[in-house]
Parts: sequence; structure tokens; C-alpha cells
Amino acid sequence: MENQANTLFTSFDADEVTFFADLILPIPVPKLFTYRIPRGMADLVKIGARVIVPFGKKNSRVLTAIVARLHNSPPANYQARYVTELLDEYPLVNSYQLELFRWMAEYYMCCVGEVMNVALPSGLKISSQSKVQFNPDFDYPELLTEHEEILLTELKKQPALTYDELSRLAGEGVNIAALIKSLVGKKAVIVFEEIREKYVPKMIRKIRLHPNYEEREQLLVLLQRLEKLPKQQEVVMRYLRHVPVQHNPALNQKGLDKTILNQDDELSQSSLQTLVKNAVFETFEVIQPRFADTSAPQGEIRLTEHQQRAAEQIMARFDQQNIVLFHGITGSGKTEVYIHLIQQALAGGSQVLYLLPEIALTTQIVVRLQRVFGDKMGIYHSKFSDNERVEVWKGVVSGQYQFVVGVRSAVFLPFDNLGLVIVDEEHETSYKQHDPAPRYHARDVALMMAHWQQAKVLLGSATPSLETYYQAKQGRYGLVELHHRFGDATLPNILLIDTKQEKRQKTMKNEFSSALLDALEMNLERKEQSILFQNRRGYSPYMQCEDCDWTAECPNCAVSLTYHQRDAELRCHYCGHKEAVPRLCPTCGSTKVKTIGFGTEKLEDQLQVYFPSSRVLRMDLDTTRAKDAYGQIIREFESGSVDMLVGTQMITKGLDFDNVSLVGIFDADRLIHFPDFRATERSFQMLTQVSGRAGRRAGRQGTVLIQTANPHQSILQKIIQNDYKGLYEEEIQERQDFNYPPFSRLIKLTVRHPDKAISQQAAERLCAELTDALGSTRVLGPEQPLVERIRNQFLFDILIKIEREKVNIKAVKAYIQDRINDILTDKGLRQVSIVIDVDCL
DNA sequence: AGCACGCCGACT
DNA sequence: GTCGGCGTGCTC
Repeated sequence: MENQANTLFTSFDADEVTFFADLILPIPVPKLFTYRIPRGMADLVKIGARVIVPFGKKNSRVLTAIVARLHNSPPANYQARYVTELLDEYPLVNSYQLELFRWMAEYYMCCVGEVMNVALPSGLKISSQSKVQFNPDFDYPELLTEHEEILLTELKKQPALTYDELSRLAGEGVNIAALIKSLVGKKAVIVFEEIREKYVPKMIRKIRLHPNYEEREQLLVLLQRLEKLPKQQEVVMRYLRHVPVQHNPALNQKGLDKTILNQDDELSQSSLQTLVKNAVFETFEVIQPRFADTSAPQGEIRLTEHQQRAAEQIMARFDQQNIVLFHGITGSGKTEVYIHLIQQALAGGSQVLYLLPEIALTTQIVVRLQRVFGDKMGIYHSKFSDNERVEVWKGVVSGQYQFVVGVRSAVFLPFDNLGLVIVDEEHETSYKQHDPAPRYHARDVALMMAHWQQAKVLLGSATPSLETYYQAKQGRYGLVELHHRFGDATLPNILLIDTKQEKRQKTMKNEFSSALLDALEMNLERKEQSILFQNRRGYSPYMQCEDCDWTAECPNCAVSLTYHQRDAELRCHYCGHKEAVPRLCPTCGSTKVKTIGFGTEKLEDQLQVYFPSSRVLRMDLDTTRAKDAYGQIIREFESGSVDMLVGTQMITKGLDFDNVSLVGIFDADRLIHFPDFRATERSFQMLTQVSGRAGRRAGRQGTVLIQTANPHQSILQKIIQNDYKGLYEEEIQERQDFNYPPFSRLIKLTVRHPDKAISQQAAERLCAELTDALGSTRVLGPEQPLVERIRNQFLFDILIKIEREKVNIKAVKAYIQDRINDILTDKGLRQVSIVIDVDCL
């Protein structure tokens, strides 16, 4: 408490020292907001800490904000409001992160608030619920209406109720907001905000032997006494079996999970209760770590000769360069090399971040890492709950987690002493965030963060992105290659199946070539597993009437609806619209409504027909939506009870099955001929990655069958020969000729409006203005994207290509932003929205 | 983003 | 005449 002198002193210069904070608010507004800091808080607030502030007209909202700047210059044009509460004694966000936020907002052309929104797990933002309380000073009950009186009687009974609770009490059809408003006006109730942290650590109840019985003699006495109480004795014995107190009294401190003691029988529960009552046992609570301690850490991993050499080369490169590309073919055992490097970095006392694409993270890799690093390792995954993510965040701050494996958003964790960042499967497009801004690329953000913290970055891939390989070729990144498969397994033998020819010879059975069917058959006989890849989910992508050519289309998007047999419905893969399958053609009434094309669901179906006694599993978005479905499918396939796995690109990543010796690939042509300048690169990556699932263990060479209508395409030849360099040389030339990345930076602007004409008009004007300033070689479009309407918005794309050298990219972005703002504030173009995607993929 | 304010149609 | 629909503009 303040003493007299202190109070006098602070009131003396109250006007001189008024503090203000510029705050990052979690809203998409491109500026900071200035608030006053209450006197008592002034000494405690630090940059990077969170505060609670009132926001909006009539304090309609309460937000969690981050302190970005502290100063004492009052804003000129308005009266700053007060910060309500300080949430952190120490900064939650460190200075590197604040720098990152600012950099991202500028680079990706978004607001800092948007960056804050993706960076912080929502458990670190606050939930506020308005509460309503009876005002004890109220004594004009004659003013109340009947409804109000009922409500007030309820409120008198309880200390406070939330809006939600009140509306439930009032029943249906009552406008609770209006009612409360009126009550507030009459001063009958008080409304206040109850603020609380969303994050609640998970507690588990444990029990332990009362310290009195830790000594052997006392314990024996106890057991003797319980001789006549067999149930209780059994409970104590059970405890001692789990916790050998006599051998090691210290173990008793840690206690035992209550649920372990009363596992099966309910009787032990009451016995335990009695024992607790008689002070034989005591209960206590501990915060449960979200990731169970793994058993004995298995520290040593042995590298093969090739792995050892790769690790040494990487270390040597790191002496000269901060970024190294590790190009190791599929199945070469990159993970072991990573583990080795991570151990080195941790031993040096610095933090390590290991980024993986989303789907690869749920798999075996994490288990392997956990076996090595135990509870020193944090896991940051989008499938985890908020609480779990908050725990990892706090664990990084506290130093508990020196090492984190995580997805894209793990780059936002509060590291301050990074020594090594690994970006595994560096080429993966899922590192780029697509939908809400900021549309960032986690690899590039990681590179930036590592640069600031002088950490080394290892980019790993069997099929590096052209951008990264180009940098390595230019000498800007170090390059280390590993061309030997682990344990001398050989690369699979890749064969091209000419579907045109098989069709001519009428040996195709639906989507299956006879070559593929034969191979599957043989694999079944050998009891080896097969993987089938088709990058399209659902049963079939079209439904069409044979008589009148009607096709099922989404009412909101310009796409056909996909038929899903399991749920007997048509679905839009863009907006989620669903509808029943028509029995008759809606236009002509014909019964000949057929499905066209095929997805994973149809393949699964047909496999079951051709191989009735085999077990087939399907892995795609539809079968993995449930909580642990993904892990379950993997475990089931791993167990060997399943013969074939059909899947979308989900199966291409990080799966490591010993017994898979055959991979079948459908519709490779659709992948290759996708209208996009990256299609060739993508196809190579995807097909090489799937192929890599075959024959990962020495013993037998795996086989890959690619079905194609044109086996002579040069890219297929490159894939067969695993000729990454050949592909690179050919592709990079094209990129240079047409000034695409890595020779330029791309910024895509997507103009959207429910009215096609307005959308087009806005896009054309924007495009014209940009072309004027930047030149027609740098601005492409506007053009309608492949799907020209999504969720009832008509889209027009403008693509801006800016060369990497000799251009002030910041100025260009500022100019683009200005032109966009012009459009958005134009009264004639109301409701137009523009999506900015920097470094679009 | 989300919320208040404000201006037009279909209801007591 | 009012309730409530959505379009518009602002938020320290």
C-alpha cells in the first residue's frame, strides 16, 4: 500500500507524467490505438504485455490488446480512453515477435491486428461476458412492467447473471436486450463486464500416502491394522505396487493418479474415500501437462554412414552460411539427420523450431521425436485445443520447451534464442496460409525470424521448390544432398501405363488398367500392401443427364457438384452447399442421370468389387474429419490388417509404412495439365512424393504404376528417372523466359462483388491504374479465375509481377495499396472487396 | 471484424 | 404509426 509521502509525490506531478500506450487491437484496421494508462498501472505496463480495453461506441466491446509502444504525448484530436486491466506482468510477446508483426503487416499488406489474430492462440485473448446484477439501491418498483418484475425477482436471488442465462429464464419471444436496457435506464440493475482468462490449466486429482506412513515401520503397522479390512488393504497394496514407497520415499511425493487406483471395481472407490478420511491417504491437485511424459527417453540415435556424412556437411555449410537446403531423396532418413542436428543445437543452449506441414505432423515422426526428446519437446498443432496451445506458448516463455515441433503457426511462438529452424518438406504449399489475412508463408516467415535471431535454417525436401533450389544454385543457400535411401533400400521402379492403349484393347475395367489390377492381385497374394492415389475426393465430380446434358451445379459457385455416395448427396467443395441426389433429371425428367469421372470414394467402391475378400481403407478429407480419424486409419493400415489404402494428397506426406510395395496413381494427366505455371513443378513433387511411399525398406524394390493417356510426356520421364535436376533446368528456363518466380515476386489481387459487372468494372479500373504506373509487362489481367464465382461473389484476378532486382518493392506495395483504397472508398463501387495475396502460390 | 446508427418495407 | 431488414461508417 502507498504511504503518505508516496501519495503526495505522485499527485505532485500528476499532469506532467501521463502515460499513453499505443496498442495492437485484434481488428483489421491499419493503425494502432492510443489509450491512457491508469496511474497505478504505469510502472507495471511493459511493451509486449496484454491489456484489456473498452472499444467502440458506448463501450460496446471489450478487447485484448498488445502494448506496442509507451509514450507520454497525448493524442491531438481525441480524448484517449483508459486501459481497463493489465494481464501480464511480463511481456507475453517479445520484441522479436513485435518486429515480426510489423514486418508481416508491411510485407503481406495486411493489418498488424490481423497478424496478432493468427499469432496468438485464442486462449490468450480474453472472453468477456456481460453480467447483470440487481441494484440494491433501487426502490421504485412501481416503475416496472410485468416482465421486468419477473426478471428482477430472479436477479435478487443470485449474485449476477449473464445475458444468456437471463434470456433462458425469460423464455422464448422476449427481447432480453431491450428489457435489460430498460431496467438499466430505471437504475434497477447494473451491467458489468466479467473478464476472465480463457485459459484454464487442466488439473488432475492425485493421491499419495500420508507422510506419516512413508517410514517402513509405520507402514507395516498400518498394513497390520488393515488386516481386518481387506478392501482397504487391497487399495493400499495396489498403491504400493505402483509407487514403491519403501524403496524410494521420494516417489510418494509425486503421488498417483486417482483413476489408476480405482480402475475396475467401484468398491475400491469408497474404500479409498475412507482411507482419505482417516488420513492414510491425502489428495492433492497438479496441473496436468498436456502431453503425457513419454517413457524412458531414448537419447542415442545411430546414423548410417550416409546420414553421418550429410549431417557433417550441413554443419560445415552452417559455418559459412545461415541457410542450407538439404536435398535428400524420399526414404533417405532425413529425420535422423534432423534429430542429430537438433540435439547439437539444444546442447549449445539455444532453442529449436521444427516446422512440418499440417498432415505430416500427426504421424510417426512425432512419436519418434518424442521418444528422443521426451517432455522437453513441445508440440504445436492445429488439431490441439486452445489450452494445449497456450501451454506450449507458456512453456516456450518459461523455458520448459526448448524445442517445438509444429505447423505453420508455430513460427509465432515466443522464441528469443533460436539457434536452429528446420523447415521440413520445404516445398509444401500448405505452409502458405490461404484464407484469412495475413496470407503468409511460414517458410519465409521462419527465414525472417531466424535472420533476426541469427539462427541457422535448414530447408529439407526430396523435391525442393524451384525458388529454394534456385537460391542454392546461386550460392545464397548452402546445398547438401543425400542420394542414398535408408538401409540401402532402392528407389521404386516406376512404370507408365498407357490407358489409351488399354482402352483400345478394351482391357480397362472402369478406371483400372489391367496392369494395375494384375499388380494389385499379385500384391494381395504376397500379403503386401498397396497405396492408390487419386487427388479428388467424393464418388464422382459430375452428375449429368444423358438425354439433355443437364449437370448438377452449385447455386452459389460456378462449379459442378460432387456426388458423395456414402451420404447420398451432392456437395460443393467450395462453399459446402449440399443437396439431395435427383432421381430424375430436373430439366427433362429423364431417368438417365449418370455420374461422370471418379474420386477416391468410387475407387474404394470398385476395389471392393474386384477384390471382395480384401480390406480397403480410404483416407481423404471426408474420412478424416473426426477427431482422431487420421491417426486411426494410419494405425490400422500400419497393423497390416488392411490391404489397400486409397487416398488424396493426404497420403503423400510423411507416411512411412514398411510393408507397402505397390503404389498406383490415377489421373496423372489432370495434375500435369492444370492451367497454372507451377503445374509441372507440382506434379513432379506430388508424384515423386507418392511414389516414395513404396518400398521404403530394403529387401524388395517397390513398384509404382502411373496411369496416363500419354506416357511420352517429358515430365513423366523425369519422374521415372527421379531426375529432379533435369526438371529444374527445364522449368527454371521457362520461369526466366516469362519472368515468373524466382525471377519475380507475385502479388495477386482478387476483386469480389456479387454483381459481375461491378466486379469487372472495379477490376478493370484497378488494373488500368496499376498498368499505368507499373507498365503492362508487370500487370496481367483482369481475368476470371478457373472458378469465376464462389459463394455468390464474382471474382476477377489481377496478377502483378515485380522483378526482384532494382525495384523498390515497398514503394510498389504502397502504391498498390493506395489504388486499392481508392477503389474501396469509391461510392460508385460499394461493397467491392479486394483480397491481396503477396507471394501467391 | 463487429457494432451502432440510419433509412426504407410489412406488420400490429 | 412501429419493428427490423440491411447498407454505411467508425472504432483511441
